[in-house]
Amino acid sequence: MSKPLIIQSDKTLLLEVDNAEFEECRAIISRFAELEKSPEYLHTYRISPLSLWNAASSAMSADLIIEGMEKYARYSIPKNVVNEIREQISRYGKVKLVKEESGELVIISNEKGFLQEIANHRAVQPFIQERLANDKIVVKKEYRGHIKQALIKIGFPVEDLAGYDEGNKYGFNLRPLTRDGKKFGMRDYQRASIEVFHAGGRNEGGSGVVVLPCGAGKTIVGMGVMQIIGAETLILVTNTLSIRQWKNEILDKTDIPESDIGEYSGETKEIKPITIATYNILTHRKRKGSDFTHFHIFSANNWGLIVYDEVHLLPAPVFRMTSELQAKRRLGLTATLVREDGLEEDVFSLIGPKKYDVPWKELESKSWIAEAKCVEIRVPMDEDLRLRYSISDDREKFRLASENPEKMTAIQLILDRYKESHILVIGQYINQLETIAERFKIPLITGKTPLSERQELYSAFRSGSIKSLVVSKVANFSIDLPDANIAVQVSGTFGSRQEEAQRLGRILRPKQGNNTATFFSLISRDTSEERFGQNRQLFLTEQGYEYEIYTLDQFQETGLLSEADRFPAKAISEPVVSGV
DNA sequence: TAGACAGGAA
DNA sequence: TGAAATCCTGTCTA
Repeated sequence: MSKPLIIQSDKTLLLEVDNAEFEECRAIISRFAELEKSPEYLHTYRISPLSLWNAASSAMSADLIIEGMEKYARYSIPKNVVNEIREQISRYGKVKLVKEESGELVIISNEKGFLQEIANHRAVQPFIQERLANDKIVVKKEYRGHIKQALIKIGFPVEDLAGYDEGNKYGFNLRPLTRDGKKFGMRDYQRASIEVFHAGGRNEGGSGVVVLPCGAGKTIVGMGVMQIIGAETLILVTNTLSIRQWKNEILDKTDIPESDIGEYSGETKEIKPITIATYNILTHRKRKGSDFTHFHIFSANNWGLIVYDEVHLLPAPVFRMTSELQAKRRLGLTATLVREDGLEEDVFSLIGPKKYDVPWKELESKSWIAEAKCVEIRVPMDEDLRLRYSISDDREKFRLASENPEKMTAIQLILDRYKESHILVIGQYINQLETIAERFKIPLITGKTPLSERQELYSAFRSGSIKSLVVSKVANFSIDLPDANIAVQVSGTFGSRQEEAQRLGRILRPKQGNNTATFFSLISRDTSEERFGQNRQLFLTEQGYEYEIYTLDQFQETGLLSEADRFPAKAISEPVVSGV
């Protein structure tokens, strides 16, 4: 068998899927390269300066990377790629931002040439106070964030060792038992990520991003870091349900009294030693263009730590605020570093570099999260629809493809074959979902469904008296959405991988007994939807899932269907972790 | 003073 | 590229 990896001089890596060494090879290269395309046979990864710096900061050396590539490479590695890897990895840590005893903020480096280049670069000059002799550049203190952003843009990933404010002390302990008496212990990877984040002590351990899949217990990592730092903490989350969830988790697993946890949202505005706020409220202004109404939350307490939950969803204004907060310790939590709009550089420079990640498959093998299989079904369009499709503009095309009535056939097939399972049908268009709900007599939940009715349906689904539910985008955010072992996505948005992550996360919570979940996505054949399907596939493949593609006919015949017995509805039980 | 709802934002 | 959902604020009602 030949080797699975082809390394090209344009810094792309081609990885052969049908190769015995595929899995091991992917486990290594996914740590320093970004997955770019993932069709059936050949996956494309790209090495970028940023992907290399992230690798460097999560303790990968150039030797390790090159050894890893050599082990799986079919042909010899192009010289320029080796050079690029050595060059970029060595750059990380070569330029440092430190605080002098006098309190001045300076850029230092052993490489005189680097300093020369930096000092002469126009992008950096506005932030420079003065150039002292040859070996340091004094930076204006208030621009600590800006200078880091500017430096990364010109290719110098500066290591920030200027230290942090300690903040007001706030100590607490993690409980050995949760409130309902279950034993609570931290898992290896959770403990490891906390240690890595904190490593280095006063000046070093204090900012960075921990990458963990949904359901792997990111809140627990957050609490662990809070405990080890022992200071008043501001936690920023995406929505109000997350606020409640963080609060519950903290009450459940620490001895922090409820009176010390504040919620800062539209409803309640409390500032306590531990305060949880939404991104939304931070970005709120009275009028367009006026000041941010709630910016004072950052100075309301002397915070010693700021936790950014779902850091890949940070709105741009929060980045701007964060650039002013470089003296605060910062922990970013996310399931994926990918951002569609190229702000990943800002995550690196303003929140911090990637400190720790665990491949999903590794968690899966230890049953921390459910084993999941992804199946894409290509549904044909009838002639009439095909004709309408061909004469529509791009916008309408996508909509027509999404709402292809033939998808009903596939849904019918899945419902019939997996009738013993808990099935969620997820879609983007309310009309389409209404049709499905009516046709198959399945209850429907949308944004308009009153909370009480939602909860009733959820609990009926959980208890098993309802086997299937149709849900709209609420599924992306609603935290009390019950587990299912089958999810069927009938239509999706324009290829956002984040959304994919959320949706899959819904069914990925570990279940006792049968620890398997299947995620179907229905795509109209030979349409623009396929392209978006590929994009969504990218994220899943990046995390190591198998992605199988069938036409509707093939699917009808495949052995997949005989597995119906593998999904007994009763086997669903409480998730082992209640992470986000 | 709580809750319901409309309207705007991103 | 578009549609749907959320969050926040302000106003009205009881």
